[in-house]
Amino acid sequence: MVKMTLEDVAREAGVSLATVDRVVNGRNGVHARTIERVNAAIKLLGFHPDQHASRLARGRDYDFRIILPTGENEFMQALDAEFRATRERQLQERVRLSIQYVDTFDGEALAAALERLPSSIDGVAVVALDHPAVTEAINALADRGVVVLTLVSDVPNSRRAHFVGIDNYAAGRTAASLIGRFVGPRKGKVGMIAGSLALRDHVERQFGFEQVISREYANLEVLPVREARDENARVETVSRSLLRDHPDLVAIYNAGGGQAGVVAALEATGRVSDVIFVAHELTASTRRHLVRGTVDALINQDVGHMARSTARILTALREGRPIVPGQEHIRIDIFLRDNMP
Amino acid sequence: MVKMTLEDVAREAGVSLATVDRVVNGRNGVHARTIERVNAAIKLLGFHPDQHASRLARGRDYDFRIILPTGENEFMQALDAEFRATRERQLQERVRLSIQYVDTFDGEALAAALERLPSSIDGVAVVALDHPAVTEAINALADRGVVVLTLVSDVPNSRRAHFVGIDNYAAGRTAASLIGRFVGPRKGKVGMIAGSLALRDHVERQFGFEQVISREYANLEVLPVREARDENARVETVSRSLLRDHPDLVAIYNAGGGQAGVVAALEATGRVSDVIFVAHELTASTRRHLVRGTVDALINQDVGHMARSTARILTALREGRPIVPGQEHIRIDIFLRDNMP
DNA sequence: CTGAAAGCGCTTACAG
DNA sequence: CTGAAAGCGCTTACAG
Repeated sequence: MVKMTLEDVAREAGVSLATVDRVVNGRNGVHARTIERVNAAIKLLGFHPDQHASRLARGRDYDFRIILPTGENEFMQALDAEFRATRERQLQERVRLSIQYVDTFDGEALAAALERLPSSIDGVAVVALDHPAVTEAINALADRGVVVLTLVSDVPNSRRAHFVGIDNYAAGRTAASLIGRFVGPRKGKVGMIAGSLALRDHVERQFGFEQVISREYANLEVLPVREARDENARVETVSRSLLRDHPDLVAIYNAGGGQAGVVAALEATGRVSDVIFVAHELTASTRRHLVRGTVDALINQDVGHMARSTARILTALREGRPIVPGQEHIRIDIFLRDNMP
Repeated sequence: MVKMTLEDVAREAGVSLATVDRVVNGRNGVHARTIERVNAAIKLLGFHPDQHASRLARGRDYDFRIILPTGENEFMQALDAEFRATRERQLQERVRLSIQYVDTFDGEALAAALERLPSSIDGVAVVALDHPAVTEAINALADRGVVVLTLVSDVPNSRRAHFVGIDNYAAGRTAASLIGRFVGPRKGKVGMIAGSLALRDHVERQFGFEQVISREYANLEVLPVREARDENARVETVSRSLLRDHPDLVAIYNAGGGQAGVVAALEATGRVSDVIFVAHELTASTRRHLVRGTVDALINQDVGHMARSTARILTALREGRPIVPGQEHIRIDIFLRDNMP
């Protein structure tokens, strides 16, 4: 299999290099008949464009913006760190990532940030609140030809090109199955804590969780979900009240952050060993609690994978190339003490 | 941050392009003083070489060989399919993968295949038996400057550059924890089936599995491991005898292939619901059994990830670039019915 | 709607 | 041990 170049295609089709380039990259201003002739030659010769030559010739780097929430959420900080690492590596690939921090919980502020993006931008990935102003801003960008990706929490009704994150509904179901299985035949109550029900991801987790418990584990009863804003102190307060009010509490699922709060409450009340605790996100601290057994299982979305995937998808879509679905699918990782990375 | 080129470095260091290239790529025949001057300029300017230009200029494609086992093992066929898909994509990246099939269980044959590799080859990834002749062949290649990767099953005492696969010891421990948790307080026997104890991966799984069960689940007793060559029929025979001989069998762990054999035995004896079954590898058929509940949990290594990772690692090491550990780590996936991809 | 030419930032012989 | 020049396979203005 000899490698074919644009040159070969041009010769075969009887046109110039520039024209073949136009056809290959779908630029307009080419006669339909010419397009056909070129495509025939491409097919005949089995031509595949050379990525490296193309990126080199283009000269300009791609300019992508990543919008992350302000605040001290441990998960978001881990994601931020991975984006920084990816940014350094992508510099050698002619891709420029710039990271911007916005109060994601404020729909108007987020929409304004999106609207203020320089017109030279090639694409943007955003941790988005599902809010009408945000949807509008995303659609406006998409209409301008900017590639828009949603990160972690989706805005499915917008014209974003892709969502980088897990199926949170399935994550909630997974948590439920783990708890159902680990609790075994015991009867009792299950407490669920979320960060905020304003973000779509936690709502979806709640929905999946309650569905599986109620449908498959008749011995368990899910208590009304409590919001705790991903803050350790609030999570601890909520956990303590759950433990106090329900002597028959057999499990806790914290779908948000602030896992240390649950741990503190479990330890203070001496109920570590009889209450199953399923948490989200592998961090230095959840890892430790998993090893000790305070956390029984962890559900994780790999922040490194998400950052790398975001960069790849932005670039591929910008270049009009297809993405590799299997490579970009963010898994719902289940970690027990034994299979942590 | 302006983008710096070799040209800029050459000017700053007062040498030619060719000399900077020599330093950047560690080619020899450069005076120590010159090397220092060039490195100083690189540091001063914050120069990063342009991957695309370099791959383009090199002209020649990389030529990598993938050696997979002959036979009809479903997992290996899935891996093969992923390598074929990766091969097509890599063509556009100036990387050529060729796939070769060898009887991996025959150490001498495998070693001979490795020795017969054309000298023009840039790297090889091999599903390797841990056998003295194989180790020798791997070391000979490594000494010749060929990048050698082991795939799926490692040969840790060889000079292979990297192992692409999971920590099988941890995978065995994970299976044990899942079974211990899912069985709950019931007392009983646990059957373990392996493909072959000649391959290192299954031995490691066995070791990890037995360790965790014996150390942490006093209510469970692991029966002597049975080999069944990853064949459905053999696996079914073994499973039937386990079920017949042990009315108190509470779980089965099949560390190898042939999962359909376990399913058939469980269904025939009507013990699907009281025997926990943990299996390996997500395939069309294990997926179905997981949904139905015959398989309680699946441990998986992502074949798509392995194929892509292999290509990336071969290329990076061949170019003397560092790999990104987080990206290349093959996870021990745990799949319940709820979090399958 | 189409083409000729310059150039992207490296590597590769070749010469000295 | 070092350098000058050609070339990798595209894209980008510019011209017509």
